[in-house]
Amino acid sequence: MLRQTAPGASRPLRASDRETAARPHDHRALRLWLRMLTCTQLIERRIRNELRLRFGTTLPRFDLMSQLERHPEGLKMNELSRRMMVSGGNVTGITDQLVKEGLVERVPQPSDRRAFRIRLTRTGGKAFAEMAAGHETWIVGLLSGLTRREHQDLLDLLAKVKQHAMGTTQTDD
Amino acid sequence: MLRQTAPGASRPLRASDRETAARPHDHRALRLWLRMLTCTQLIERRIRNELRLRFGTTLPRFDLMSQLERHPEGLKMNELSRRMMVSGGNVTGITDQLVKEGLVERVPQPSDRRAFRIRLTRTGGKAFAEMAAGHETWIVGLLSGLTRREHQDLLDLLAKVKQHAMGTTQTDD
DNA sequence: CCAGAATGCTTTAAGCCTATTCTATTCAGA
DNA sequence: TCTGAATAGAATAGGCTTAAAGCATTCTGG
Repeated sequence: MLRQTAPGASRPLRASDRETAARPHDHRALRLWLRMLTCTQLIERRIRNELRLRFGTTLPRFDLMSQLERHPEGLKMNELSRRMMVSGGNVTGITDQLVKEGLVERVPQPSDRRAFRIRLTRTGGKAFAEMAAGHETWIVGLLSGLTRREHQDLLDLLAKVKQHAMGTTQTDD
Repeated sequence: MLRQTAPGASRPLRASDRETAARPHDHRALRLWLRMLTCTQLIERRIRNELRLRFGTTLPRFDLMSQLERHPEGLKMNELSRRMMVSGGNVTGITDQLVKEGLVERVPQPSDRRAFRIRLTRTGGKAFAEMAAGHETWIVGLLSGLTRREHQDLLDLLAKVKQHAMGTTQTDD
């Protein structure tokens, strides 16, 4: 099922992406946003490709398992939804798949019969450990164009972006 | 059809997002990536919501029209695909919709009967101008937590990320 | 106790997106 | 000229995602 070379992975990315069309008089913020989007998509695309080619999985599946790995006691559906920043219905679908594949289990909650905890199975834990190693390697490689100092600066600047965006998102409607 | 408040827009975003679970020993690059992803999703979600609520459209539709607005002579399908960083089949679908709505037109190319140019119609141009104004306002607002100096620093750092990620994406398979 | 509100999760319908395959056309070389 | 490769775009199948609506359970205040 796995192919050695993926069209998306090897297609050269030239200088005419979304951002390139930005004109000199475009507002600085707009250019910044386009660049953020391009960077994220570039990295995300690569991760999706690798996960698919090497492990036959997808980013959302990996993301869900990643959350569970950090919480061995399990997480409720709505907690997963919030942490993954996706809708509840979406989590239901992804969880269904992982349960079917035996990577994850729904544990009933006697205290609240509407809810249950989602947990990695032993099989799921092992599978995730393998994938996580690859994942981190890819990320480190993709971001290795920056020095340690620049990593920190970028982290700090994005912290400000995040804080401000979170603030305005909930209040300003 | 438009509701005054969207569930997604008003749902408070608390401190337990994807990134929060990152542990101290997680690699710096990994934390940086998670934060990039969170920031982008935060802003993108807001833009999608606004486009839907105020203009009844979607981000990909807006994105396609935005490319055309910058190229009044029109763009071929594969050019749109490359600039938007999405697959060709995807562009076909979005273009079909916009054509049906009269916002965009396919102009045959006598020189190559396989291809044509996609152009904004007059109606499309007017519609886009309205949306673009709102779009820029939202972006400027969302990024207004940073000073002009910080905007520039962030832009520079992301330029390095972009360049490095583009480089490795095509070679390292 | 009990009715109505709130909560946890699922379902549904519709749109986005990709990889892959297909068709029509153009190009390149014998 | 003619044939095979390359290119432009469309069609298809499958997965992700959302908003909205639905179902069951729990909570709350009278």
